[in-house]
Amino acid sequence: MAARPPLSTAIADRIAARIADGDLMAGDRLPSETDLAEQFECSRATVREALKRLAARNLIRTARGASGGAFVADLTYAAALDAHVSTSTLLLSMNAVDFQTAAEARFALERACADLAVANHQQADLSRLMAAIDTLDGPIDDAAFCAADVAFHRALVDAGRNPVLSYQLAGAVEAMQPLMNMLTYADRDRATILTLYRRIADALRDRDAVAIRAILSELEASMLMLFQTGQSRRNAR
Amino acid sequence: MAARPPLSTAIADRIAARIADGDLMAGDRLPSETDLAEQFECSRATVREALKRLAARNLIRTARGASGGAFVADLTYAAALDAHVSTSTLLLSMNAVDFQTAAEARFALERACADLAVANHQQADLSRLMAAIDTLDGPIDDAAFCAADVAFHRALVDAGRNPVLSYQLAGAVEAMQPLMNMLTYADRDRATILTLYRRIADALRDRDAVAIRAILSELEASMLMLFQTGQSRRNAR
DNA sequence: GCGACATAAATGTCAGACAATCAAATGTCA
DNA sequence: TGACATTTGATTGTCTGACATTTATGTCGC
Repeated sequence: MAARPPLSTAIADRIAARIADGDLMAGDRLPSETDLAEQFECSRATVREALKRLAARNLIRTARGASGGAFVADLTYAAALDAHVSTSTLLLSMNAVDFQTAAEARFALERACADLAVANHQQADLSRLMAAIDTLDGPIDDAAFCAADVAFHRALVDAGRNPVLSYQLAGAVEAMQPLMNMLTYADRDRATILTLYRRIADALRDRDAVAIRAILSELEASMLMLFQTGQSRRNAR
Repeated sequence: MAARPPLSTAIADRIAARIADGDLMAGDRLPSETDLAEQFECSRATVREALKRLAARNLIRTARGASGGAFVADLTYAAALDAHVSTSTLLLSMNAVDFQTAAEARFALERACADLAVANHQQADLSRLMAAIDTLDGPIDDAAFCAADVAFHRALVDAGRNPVLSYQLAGAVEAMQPLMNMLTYADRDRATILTLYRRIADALRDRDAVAIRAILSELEASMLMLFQTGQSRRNAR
């Protein structure tokens, strides 16, 4: 026999279903814990455990005090992105995804938004790209280089001006940062990458999607080589 | 002054940090609730609320009985995908993403994996595609049609043979199913879609990535028109 | 009118108890 | 000895009742 699942998870699922169905809308207030306990015929402690599960999933937020209580959360892109990134990061680290697979996925996704970026980008997007390039060109350590690198790629993704695409892609790109952080960049490598980035910015300005895709593929090859030489050096040590 | 955040969230965060840092590895067992309560100098109820939060995030799983307890979860692609899909679905519904934006993102992502699918697909992938097409060709209702539709797209994505890409894309595709479910398919529409799907399968077999991308763009245009005619019919009613 | 204070409602935390579950140790019998 | 039943200990799940903390709101005195 399957072990009976805990009551608290069942309650959490029932409330979550009501939220997903639109039965409870964002901003709505749930009944108080005492009322819910009565409604579900269980103790307040059990209801609380259910509510904590929902809070952890960003489905509700709670406030203390009079006119406090549990409210259906107004899920923002930022909050969802946080959750997506943390889950993805953990997934990649736990399943020991190798660098090549991650890079392959990442650049495939980025090439996907080249068309949209070319079609929809605005001046602000180009400015963000250039700002990231300027940062990368300065005297910064590897961690800062990676962070600016992520900023560059996010700017490129956001240039597509499609929030759904940005959300999905930004999650993927940021989740892979720990893997990218394993790289160390020699001065010559940085110069190579920067050249490619400048060419991407130029191609975007010229609205040349084919070129962007090609440069991204070049970039992927460079990163892969960078990783492999770094690894062989580590092994030889 | 900023209100002091609840103690239980602080404890949850501390444990989560230890997991993320690799301090606690997958499969490791956490101390018992009683021990943790002693360690964090709080009551067992507070520890429990913290653990429930972690469980909701798929970071730990708990088991009752002797040699039970809380274990660091071995996060699987399936579990992460579940979380990704449910968050994304909620995000799209709450933020009232319009059909066009969602479709644009979805097809851009799918076009991204055309190259990989062409390069890496195996016979099993083609079989799955054909099986989905056969299902779609049968006498099924709109909901089943949508489900089979998702199966087709997942098969296409999985043909890239890159688990990271599949995870990201499958999450995006499935999250958009509720939006796609708003469509109703007349017989003629189904025939149009099926024709395009068959062409995609053929192009994959012929390893023609350019063709796949083109057909996907055709498909996007068809879906968009389908949606718009449906909407104008609804408005005229 | 306005600030200080009491009130009420809600979540957050605590303590202790009991129930349910499960694995391993232990006992029993052929 | 070996297979099967039983006990036992550890652990999570749930309940109960209480108190602490936070916050909006009303009330009193001025």
